Amino acid sequence: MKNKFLAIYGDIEAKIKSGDIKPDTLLPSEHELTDLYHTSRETIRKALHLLSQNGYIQKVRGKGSVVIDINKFDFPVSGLVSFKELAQKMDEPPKTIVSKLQLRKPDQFVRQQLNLSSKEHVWEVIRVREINGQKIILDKDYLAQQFVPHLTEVICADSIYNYLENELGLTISFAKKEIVVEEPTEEDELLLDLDGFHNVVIIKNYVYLDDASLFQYTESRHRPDKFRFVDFARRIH
Amino acid sequence: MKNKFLAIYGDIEAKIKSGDIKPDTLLPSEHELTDLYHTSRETIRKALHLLSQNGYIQKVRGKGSVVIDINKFDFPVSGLVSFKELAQKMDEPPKTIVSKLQLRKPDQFVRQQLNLSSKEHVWEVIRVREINGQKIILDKDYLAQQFVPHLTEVICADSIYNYLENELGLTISFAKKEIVVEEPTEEDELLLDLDGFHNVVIIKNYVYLDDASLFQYTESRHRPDKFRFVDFARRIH
DNA sequence: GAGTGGTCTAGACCACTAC
DNA sequence: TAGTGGTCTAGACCACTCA
Repeated sequence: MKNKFLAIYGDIEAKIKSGDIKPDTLLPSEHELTDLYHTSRETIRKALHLLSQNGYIQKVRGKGSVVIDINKFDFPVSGLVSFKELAQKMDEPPKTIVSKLQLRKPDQFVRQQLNLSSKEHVWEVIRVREINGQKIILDKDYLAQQFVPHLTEVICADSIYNYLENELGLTISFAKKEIVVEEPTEEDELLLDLDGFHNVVIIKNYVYLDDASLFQYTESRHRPDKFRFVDFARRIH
Repeated sequence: MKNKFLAIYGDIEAKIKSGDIKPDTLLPSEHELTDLYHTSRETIRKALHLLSQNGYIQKVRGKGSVVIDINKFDFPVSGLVSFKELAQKMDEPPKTIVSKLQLRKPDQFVRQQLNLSSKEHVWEVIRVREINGQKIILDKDYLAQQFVPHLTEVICADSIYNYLENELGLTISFAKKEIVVEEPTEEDELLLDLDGFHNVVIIKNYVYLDDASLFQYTESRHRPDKFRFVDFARRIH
């Protein structure tokens, strides 16, 4: 890590995670940390700001920075959670089945979601995620071709994100998410083991790149019993 | 507003919202803004950082700050969303029915959620939310008595948050949220108009005060067709 | 009153983009 | 090469908490 404030953030994060710094105690003061890390106070404050944003500490004016009890929660991987990250917590290795992969003209819905003209093409990828032998998640991805010229079944069976970030050098910056519950479509019934469930949980994702361009729309359709979402919301004053 | 950076944030936010600054264009550079607002660059950067965090702009190194198209989304009230905020967007005035209000000893589950000893008491509040004549949400709140000495039916029928923040002077700082889908309990069936639905969406909220103390646990149980959650996730690099 | 975090400044150097 | 945002510094003053 070349950034000083990130290094300090990582150092303190590790100490909190390992229990080296106990929950409900105070961190050393910003002034002390300034000396400890041989840096300026603003740099310390940047690191503490990050810790606060990610739910590790809560800063209290006039008192100090309180360490929050992290073990009370199954802590989320903040930000986007991909299927791969999810699956790593499972006992059995998960399986991805690529059900459809084609380059096509966007229909009106997708065109609208991605701000495209009708001339531009999109990749449509439909994948089924199987965990412990059960088909539980249906992922429908739409990627603007202008950003992703080629796509193969092998890439889709592994991780599209990996390919985008490591091979194409695209950097995903942020996503806007919407979660709703609907009745299953025929497609859901066909491709998933719905097992008698009458609803699916749909996570709609609008994914942006580093340069603020919107390039992907994703729907992740989950069987309700296997769905779980964790969020950390800081109130705006 | 006495904070300079908040004033600048508000000013730019207003210009974006009103369309005064167009989506997909660049903000003036940090240097120009420094002159415009007669301040230092770090102060400008604080304001821009906030705008970026709240999804208004995306900063691109070497280029500038891109204004994001806000109208593509039904923009969330970032942070906690209370029933009152939700209901303001409905056509018909909603109704709250206080189904239970009592001061009791916490059972093991609540004790654990709120880090309480068995001696301390909690307020248990159960409320049904009715929209357009249909009972759609069941809210179960547990508040530690040490923070909230008194509570009446009138307060609960209005807004508990209002009372806490305006009357008691408590400041809610942040919440950790978990969303799951489960089968309805007998209580759900009894109190809600489930209308044949086989699932309820449960939002579990752990609410913290300004001084990092955990004081409230809330379950908000929604009929699935009326549930909607919007999130804005920034990726951590 | 001593110590804490919150805000603000004026300047420096660096990494990246665009031309 | 000029202009952009990203990092870092050393200092100042303020608002708040706690003994």
